[in-house]
Amino acid sequence: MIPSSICADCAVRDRALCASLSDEELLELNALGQRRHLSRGEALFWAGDDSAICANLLDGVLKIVASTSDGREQIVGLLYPADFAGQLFAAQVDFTIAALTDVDLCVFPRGAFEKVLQRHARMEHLLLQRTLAALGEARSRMLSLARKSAEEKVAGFLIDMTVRMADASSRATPGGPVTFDLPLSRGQMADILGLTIETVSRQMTKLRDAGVINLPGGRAITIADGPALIRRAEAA
Amino acid sequence: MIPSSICADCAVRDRALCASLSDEELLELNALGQRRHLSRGEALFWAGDDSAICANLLDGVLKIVASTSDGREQIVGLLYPADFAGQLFAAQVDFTIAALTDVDLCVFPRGAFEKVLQRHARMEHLLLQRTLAALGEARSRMLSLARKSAEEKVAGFLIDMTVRMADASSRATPGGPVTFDLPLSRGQMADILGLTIETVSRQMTKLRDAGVINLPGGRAITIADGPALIRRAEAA
DNA sequence: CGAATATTTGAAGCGAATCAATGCAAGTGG
DNA sequence: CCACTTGCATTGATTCGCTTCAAATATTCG
Repeated sequence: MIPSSICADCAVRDRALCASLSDEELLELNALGQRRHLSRGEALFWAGDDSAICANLLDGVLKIVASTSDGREQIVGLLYPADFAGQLFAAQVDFTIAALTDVDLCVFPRGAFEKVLQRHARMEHLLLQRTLAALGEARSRMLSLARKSAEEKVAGFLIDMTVRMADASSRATPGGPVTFDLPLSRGQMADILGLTIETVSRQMTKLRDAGVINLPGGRAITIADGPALIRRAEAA
Repeated sequence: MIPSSICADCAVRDRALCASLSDEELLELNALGQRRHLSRGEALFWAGDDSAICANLLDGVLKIVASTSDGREQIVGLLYPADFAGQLFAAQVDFTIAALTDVDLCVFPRGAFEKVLQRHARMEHLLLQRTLAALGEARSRMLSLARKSAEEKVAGFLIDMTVRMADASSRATPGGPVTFDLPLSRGQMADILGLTIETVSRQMTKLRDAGVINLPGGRAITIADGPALIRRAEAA
């Protein structure tokens, strides 16, 4: 076998939408997919572009960005490895998708991908479930954005990141202090939380001064008092 | 034929998810569905409840509500006739659904509905498309909630309502002054826009004083200067 | 009509944004 | 190796928009 088999060594073969397909069924997608790399900051496509492509995220983190005509921006979603990117069944895309880190993708022509979906109900079902999950998350974030204080937002975000990092490195020390590197800059955190860089920074400082977290330097953070962090994420 | 055929006279037969089914296929759902009425203010279910039922909305308006543990609330979605309500593939529901007006529903047991869905790919496909649309709308609202000023939010909301009312009554006078009754109280508008009642009221007054709208009394509103309203919905 | 509910209006306070430096680490080139 | 740039983060001072608290109308409905 010639290495036309890009799926064979795919890091997300059994977690992405492809997981719903057998090896034989996968051949079809294999022929369609194109590996592609984006450097930090590059966009996969811009809001308003024709909806020509979609993709599975293999590695890295993508942001989904909504913006006003005068340039204000809001990150409305993040995509992690095995997540699906793109807007199906639409002529144009409504949101910009760009790389927060260097990213590897498996890109498909949208039309062709939709046809594959049509023929594989199990894959469409999986996509439905993921879309429903994304909708629930979006709605939860609407509550945060609209009703929570800066402190609650930042604390909640740190908890989310802690959970995600714990999942990844599964260094399970429940309750105990955990240290990891935040994958996002203050500016990106602000874009997600609907705040400004300065406010995020001030809240981080406040949490440090309160002994809830430590900030050893760089992007590193230590959760010194998880329960206290949770309390602050839900404070009235 | 005995009137077991509740679908026969269904107002949303060809706009709801059911539109994807033939008359014969519909018999199955017909046997499953139960008509139900909710009075203004009543809940279909509460966040945290077991996800036991789902429903097609026949008439009226439902709100989807997210809330914090200390009682702050945010309306994260509205449902109109022919829309689908409920959380599939989940043990518990994450959001409260309640009636903004008196509503009529066609209620199904969730499990049974999912089985029907499984057997009818076209229906599942339609649900996927609707879910994708809802996700897009949720993300747009995230931008509004997080980044837009009170004036932009209120103006944008009034435009949305104008479009929706125009669709319904199709009294197409593009650009010309349009009058209709807002179906929502100031409080409900505030819950949707992430503002307080007072701020909504003040913005309405400001728009009236600027000659953009008229407020003849009660819930009535006249859009006196549509273009100006649009400008204010997008102002920097 | 009159009670209850919704809306408008006013005054004061607060939280986050904005404006403005300063600090800090990493890379670049002389 | 050090001066310099560049990008990111922190901190401070101030402003501004929205909320909060408090009445005073309107409106609806029994």
